[in-house]
Amino acid sequence: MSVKTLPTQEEVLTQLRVEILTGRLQPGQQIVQDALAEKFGVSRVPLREALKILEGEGQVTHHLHRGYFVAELSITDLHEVYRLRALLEREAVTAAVANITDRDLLAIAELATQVRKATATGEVLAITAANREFHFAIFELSEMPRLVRLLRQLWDSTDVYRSVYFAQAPNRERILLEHDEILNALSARNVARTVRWHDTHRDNSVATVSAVISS
Amino acid sequence: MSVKTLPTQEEVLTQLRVEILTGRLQPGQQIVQDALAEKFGVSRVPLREALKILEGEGQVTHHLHRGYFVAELSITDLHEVYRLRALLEREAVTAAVANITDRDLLAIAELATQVRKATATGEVLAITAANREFHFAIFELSEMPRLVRLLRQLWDSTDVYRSVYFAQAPNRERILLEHDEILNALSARNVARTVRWHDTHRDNSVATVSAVISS
DNA sequence: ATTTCGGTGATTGGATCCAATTAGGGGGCT
DNA sequence: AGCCCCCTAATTGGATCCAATCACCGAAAT
Repeated sequence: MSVKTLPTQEEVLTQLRVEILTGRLQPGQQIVQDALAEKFGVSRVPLREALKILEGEGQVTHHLHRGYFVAELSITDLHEVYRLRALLEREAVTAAVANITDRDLLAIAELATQVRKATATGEVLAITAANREFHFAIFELSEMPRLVRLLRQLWDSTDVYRSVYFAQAPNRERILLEHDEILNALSARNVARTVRWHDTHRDNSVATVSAVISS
Repeated sequence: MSVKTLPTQEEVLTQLRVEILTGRLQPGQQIVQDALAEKFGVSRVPLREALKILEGEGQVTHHLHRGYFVAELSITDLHEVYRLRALLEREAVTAAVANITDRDLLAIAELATQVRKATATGEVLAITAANREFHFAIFELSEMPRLVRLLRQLWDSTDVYRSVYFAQAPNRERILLEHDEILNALSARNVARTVRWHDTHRDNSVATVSAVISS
């Protein structure tokens, strides 16, 4: 019976992401390694390695002999991220439509219903997770792993702020409709329409988020 | 007299990059941490953190309990990287032209002559470094730091193979001419022409490199 | 009163040490 | 003879420990 080999390393990383995502570690705040390590029940070594990863993703910044700080996202940063996402996601989606099979369509439809279920519960964290899986299932179809990797980084860097988007009920409703539209466009193998709905999907998101950041 | 505090951490990272770039660590090869750490005269801790960074950049891969391996780049990987570069560099260059000042033009012209000088010496490592500075000076003008970061990652991941490009004398000649053309297009604030020369610059590069990889 | 200097405590960066997992090889069984 | 299993060695992953740096605070001097 496999007791399940647990990669403690990854564990810390995901926990760290949650801390940042939920705002328990707030933007600009210093990350005290000792405290966090104790909180997680691990030593500082795996924590530091996880932080190095997040630094590479731009989620945290590092100052020599001063430590790690949760990155702050300015409004211009946010717009840059979404501009880059627009660029890269168009490419990914275009390639995805070219590759998509009927089986893929079923799988993505299933993920869409997962988002719907999560929305019903109202748990923001579950919604963001499901939403992410839905979109990246599409991106993965591009069969461009590096492109997907870059997109993951961009998504990660704005996760904190995007969660506020899901916190608002009307947005949650609209998302479901937009997902359906995306699914329709995919089924029709219509590149232009798929891209267009992705664009509006993003635009709606960035609008609310930038409003929140400004305040 | 400031003895200058040396960030040992970065030191290891750049050394590692050189090892990979020069092929002393060959693609696919395992990285034995103890050996390298001793070779660098440091402990394994900073080495592991540097490796985590490189992993994030896709320069090395990591297998649990088996360690780090220098990443291998397939021909399809290479084409993906260049496709993404094309996408992102067009964006960067376009923004750069909008922002560029006369002072910037002078600085970039200076960097171009640095490339010329390095080419004269024939030292491949110096050429790649100078070439990189030239191009990223342009990219930086976009004033989109995240975009520049992504481009750095993409450049890093193919550095190993690009150096073979510089090893061939005729390529070195052509590069200088192309740099001049880019400089001209920038001076004229001509977006289309600047983008086009960047494209041909890249296409020439990818052609030779992919030929090398195939063999 | 304000500014500057020095000391002390806290926190990071790096080294050493220990446990856990994997790969490789030799021996035994079928 | 071939295959499988177990045992050992090597290497990684994580914990603990030590040194170096920075921030904070108070005191003294202008």
